Amino acid sequence: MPTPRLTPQQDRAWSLLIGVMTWLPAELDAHLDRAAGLSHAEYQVLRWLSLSEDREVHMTRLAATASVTPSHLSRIVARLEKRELLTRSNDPTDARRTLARLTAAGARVVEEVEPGYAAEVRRLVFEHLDPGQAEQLEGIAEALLTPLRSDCVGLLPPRALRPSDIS
Amino acid sequence: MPTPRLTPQQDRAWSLLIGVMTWLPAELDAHLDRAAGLSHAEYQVLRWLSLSEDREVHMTRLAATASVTPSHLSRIVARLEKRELLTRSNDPTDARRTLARLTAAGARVVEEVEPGYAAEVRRLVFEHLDPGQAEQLEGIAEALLTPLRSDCVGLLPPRALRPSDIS
DNA sequence: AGGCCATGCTTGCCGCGGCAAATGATCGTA
DNA sequence: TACGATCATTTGCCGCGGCAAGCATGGCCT
Repeated sequence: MPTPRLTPQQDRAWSLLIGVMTWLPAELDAHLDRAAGLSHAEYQVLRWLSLSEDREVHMTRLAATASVTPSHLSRIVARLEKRELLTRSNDPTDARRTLARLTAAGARVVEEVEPGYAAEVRRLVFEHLDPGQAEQLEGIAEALLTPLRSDCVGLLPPRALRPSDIS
Repeated sequence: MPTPRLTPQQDRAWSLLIGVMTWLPAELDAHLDRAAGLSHAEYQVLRWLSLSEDREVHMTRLAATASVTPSHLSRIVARLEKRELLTRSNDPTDARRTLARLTAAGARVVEEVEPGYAAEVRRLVFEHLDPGQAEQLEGIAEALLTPLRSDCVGLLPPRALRPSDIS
């Protein structure tokens, strides 16, 4: 058991981070609900589906990329299937798996929602950070998420080469 | 309408941040539930109460510091009152307000839980960051939270002077 | 083949927490 | 003082999502 308490600096950073983790998702949830009647988690599912080969992924992988638990994903997919934004089918190569596939209507919804969503992320996050901080944020988030969920970090697009990597 | 989409770097940073915002609170919730049968929000309420003058604060201010909505706080305080970890009374200076005050039992719970909680925050967050990143995190979190919730940033202990501020 | 554990997904149960309406108190103004 | 606007808090309603149990199916070993 090394240090017993947080340093004042850590304490302050942590308190601020709690605020961000509480209010930032709430804000995006509200935006997406207004824009398309979707929760943030539902939108993440649609978005990752739309980025996948053939717009089709099996549940486990989709859960990892969209940051939801398997049981949560199951309910999300059930809701979205009812709205005909995606369909479920069996994976022919492994009958245990379920494949989720985006429908044309689902793809349309993603296209319609995406610009406003990106604008919202910019307005709430990147407008307030200079380019250096944006890069720091990437490094910090990766450092925190990797030990927390080693499975999902590897599924993201790899870190791009940037000028600062060369020096 | 400036830039239409996120840059690849922003996109990756944002995806990682979503993961952190999803899984980090979940992990602490689970720890606190195991340790004391408390949710993370409930613990924040107790903790900020314990740091307040006379262990007594009115609801609005408590909601701001503990990062919960007023209605959420109302239910949290009702639960904690039932467990006799705090009491509610009327503010004599303004009858609209409710004062929450930590009981001796509540103070004991905070004392018991705090070291393990701090250890958990260190294990999940600060162990994975070098001192520079911890400081960057403070700056980034403050930059994001201030426009989001201008009211609560000011209630935190002020930013400490550090060597890097002098140079 | 048959037994056994691991894997993938779903579901019952239930508590948490958001929104908006309701209640009660205070303040500003005439 | 009387009245309307605002503030502080609570509550009804209801959907979301966690956990753990359930139910296939696949993989492995003998």
